[in-house]
Amino acid sequence: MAKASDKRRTPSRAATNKAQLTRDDWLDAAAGEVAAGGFSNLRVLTLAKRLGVTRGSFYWHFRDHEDLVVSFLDRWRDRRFVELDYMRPKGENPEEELHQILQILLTDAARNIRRLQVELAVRDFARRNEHAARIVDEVDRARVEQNKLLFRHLGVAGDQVEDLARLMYMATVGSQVVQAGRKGNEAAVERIEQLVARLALGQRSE
Amino acid sequence: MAKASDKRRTPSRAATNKAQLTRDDWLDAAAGEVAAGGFSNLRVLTLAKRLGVTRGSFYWHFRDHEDLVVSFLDRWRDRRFVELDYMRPKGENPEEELHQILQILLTDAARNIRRLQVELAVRDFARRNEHAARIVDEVDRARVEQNKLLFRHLGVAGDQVEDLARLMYMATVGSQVVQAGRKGNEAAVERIEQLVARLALGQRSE
DNA sequence: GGGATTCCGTACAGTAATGTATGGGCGGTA
DNA sequence: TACCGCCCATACATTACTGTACGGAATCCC
Repeated sequence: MAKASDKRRTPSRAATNKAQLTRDDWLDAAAGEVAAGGFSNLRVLTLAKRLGVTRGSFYWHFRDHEDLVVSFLDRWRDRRFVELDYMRPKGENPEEELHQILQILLTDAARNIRRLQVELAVRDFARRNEHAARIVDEVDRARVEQNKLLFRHLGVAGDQVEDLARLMYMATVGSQVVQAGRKGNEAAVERIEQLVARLALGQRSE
Repeated sequence: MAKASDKRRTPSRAATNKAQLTRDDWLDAAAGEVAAGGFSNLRVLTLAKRLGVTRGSFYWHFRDHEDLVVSFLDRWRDRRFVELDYMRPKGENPEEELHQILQILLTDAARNIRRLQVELAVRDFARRNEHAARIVDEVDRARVEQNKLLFRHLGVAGDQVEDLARLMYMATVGSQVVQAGRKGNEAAVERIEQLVARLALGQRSE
């Protein structure tokens, strides 16, 4: 039991013995709110309650609400790029790499609900925010380029690479959008993946 | 010039000689707000200003804010269904019908920005609203069924119809999501359309 | 032409969210 | 140990939005 004189400590944070909050802590909490209700649901008071502090802490770590949003978007973009770099196709086993990419983009999205929800929220926010729009555009382009590289490794005819990569990316994004929140269509997603794989492997130049 | 004694008329609506507002007028105005900023941007005062009235009018036509949202979603679903019924494939010229569907879903979406923005907003809202989720699900299923019917008319092998229809629908949705707000990729969309057409026509059973 | 109904304006209360000013505890540091 | 900077609490002012109560003008209906 704590001593009675403990009331000299900051009372509201008595339960959480976590030392001090960092900027990333706030951004992590923001991810939860964004995933749940989009950027319009990103309120300072809610984050503060979740973190067990008051808004005074927020306005020390961030200049204002917009600062939080911009930082969140920038961090999201950076993470998507290191994620792309991590699974950059090396061309040693292209069929397996295609399977892995489709697995991550489709099947895995069903389990990584949080990540999917955040991406959809960022995408939606990009329709009315210039900064978000530029970031989403960068990520989209990079992903399509990655797909093109993969298809080149697979031996797809040169004039088909661009179209095929875009088609596959659009299909994966569309699948994420449509599937978001639904349940029980993992089997359908699996079949879509196999169809895309057959389509890609059937479009080789040789 | 109007007589000076005209000030006895309701002054705020002096400019607009439009008689009286109907429920659909409010829903039309709501579509603009939803397209611009999503459902979180759907505020009563903004609609009233746009329509040149006060909020008193709104609370006569609608019970509350939720009533507006539900009515908006229901009307959206109804319109999507009559739209589907209008361009239901008859099977007389399936190739042309495929072209038309892809044209409407892809190319035409670039011009019908308003309709596209509303659909994306409804889709985003469906992630946190049960009613919207059910409506979007109904529309998605109906559209995939329509695609299946078209592919059957095209002579696609029976076990490929489901997968192909879903792939095409996901690709169109994904294209709308990615393309929303961008400009200058009509050419890319056109090539995607041709690729889907080739893919579909190449998967016939015969 | 008088009452009832329709449609909208006005005024009020209440809530929620942001931003700012200010102070205070706590740890590092000379 | 006394000071200073980091981190957070508190209090206040402001704005935006919702919902409701009430009244009033216009029109319909007999």
